[in-house]
Amino acid sequence: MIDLRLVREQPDVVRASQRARGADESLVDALLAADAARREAVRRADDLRAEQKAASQAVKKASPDERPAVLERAKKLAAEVKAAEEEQRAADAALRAAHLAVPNVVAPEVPPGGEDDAVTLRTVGTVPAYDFPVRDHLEIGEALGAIDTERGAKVSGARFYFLTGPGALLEFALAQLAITRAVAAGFTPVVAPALVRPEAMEGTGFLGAHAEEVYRIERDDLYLVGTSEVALAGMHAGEVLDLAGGPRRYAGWSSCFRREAGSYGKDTRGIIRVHWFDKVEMFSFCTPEEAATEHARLLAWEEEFLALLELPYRVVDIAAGDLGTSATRKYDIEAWFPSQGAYRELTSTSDCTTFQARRLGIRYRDADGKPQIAATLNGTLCAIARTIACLLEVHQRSDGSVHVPEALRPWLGGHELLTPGMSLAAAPGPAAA
RNA sequence: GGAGGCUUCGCCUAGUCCGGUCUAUGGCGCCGCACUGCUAAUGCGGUUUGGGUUAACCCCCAUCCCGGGUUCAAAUCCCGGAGCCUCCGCCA
Repeated sequence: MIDLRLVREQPDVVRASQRARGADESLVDALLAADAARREAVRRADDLRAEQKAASQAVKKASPDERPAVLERAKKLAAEVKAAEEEQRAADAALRAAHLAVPNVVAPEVPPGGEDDAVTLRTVGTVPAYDFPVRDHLEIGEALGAIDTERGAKVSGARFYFLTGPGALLEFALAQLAITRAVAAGFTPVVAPALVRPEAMEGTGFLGAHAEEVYRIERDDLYLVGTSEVALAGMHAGEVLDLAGGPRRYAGWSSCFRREAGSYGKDTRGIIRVHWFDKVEMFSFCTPEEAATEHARLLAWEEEFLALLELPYRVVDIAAGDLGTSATRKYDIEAWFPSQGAYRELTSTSDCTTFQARRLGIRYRDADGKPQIAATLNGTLCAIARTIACLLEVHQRSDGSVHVPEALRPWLGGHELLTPGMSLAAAPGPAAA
């Protein structure tokens, strides 16, 4: 939810933001109208309640003679209050609906345009040249005994997979490296629930435009999260946080589930787009003043991680029309996939300013001790399945083996290469962890 | 899955049986002032969170886990739900 004061005081800013997103500008005026209507309804109900309270007191003090008349008046007022409260409830609901319909205000620096208008901020690393026909990650993974999508489909359906042998080890190696780096950077590591209640899903904005993407367990009224962001944001819902010492940072590990409705036919091969994967997600709570700086830090930590994996990538500044509902600004990191000859999204970091926190009631105390709405930010540290796919492709060799980045070796038995048919036992020598 | 207990304004707590100055008591913490030849003790005052109104102060409304209901009137009575705790059952 955006700040209603901003809508009242600078509606043009919000209208401009809607234009930039390619969203409906009239929603802003609808919101203003709903806001005014609600305030009117509140005033009426408040005034009536005050009158009724006095009348109710009078009942008690009335002499036996006066009592019937006074009681009659109190009853009449009670009925009026009930009607006024009904109207207020309707006005509240209308305002909420209008409020939820408006996405976060786009930061002024965000590039204009839609999906194809992201601006590349920088390209890092060299795209490797291969003097042999490159294989895609599935072909490599199958040869290594690392990925099995056929049996994944047998057991669970399309877009499911098994990670086996070196693939399973890679999963843990990436998770370990990500969590280790996050802890070194001061994050609190968290293992978060993957099933959440509707309020958490709603509060983080995933039941709006993305509702079709979400798995729901109807029988228990729970949702499977598409990212641990949901649980991490919900973790402090309704709390007043102490942010005097700077941002509060969590690195959450969880499985993530996505229905991938509407992506039929896209990335059907391999494990780039799947219904389930595990992910280490960074999440920050901070003051609104710190948010933009924090966003840059999250991006820096993402870049540092890709550097450790020795993956070439580029950083793109997502255009206004392609921003998520909650984001004021978003950077994606796209890594090179040789089999596709293209950069594909590997991580994403969004600055949600106060948009999520307002809905979830996450606050902090300012210098005057007054509660204020906090800002929230999120960023992928490592989406494991897709990262494995990228690693296998980029680091492939002509003989079907795969180079292991040094940073991952401590968790891969010290091996410098993954080779078809290899033993997974630790490599001999001092390199072994 | 079954039975019982609990949830009060930062923390602890009185109040709930038997509805009405509950405008919610007290302690701790915190803030201010006073006093004292030291930032200790003491005394006095303040201290929930939202919303409405306002230039601001004031004032008004709501808020005793949440949502309904009964009533002129609900922290208090009734129904539903959530969370926590204890016990039984089942279980990785």
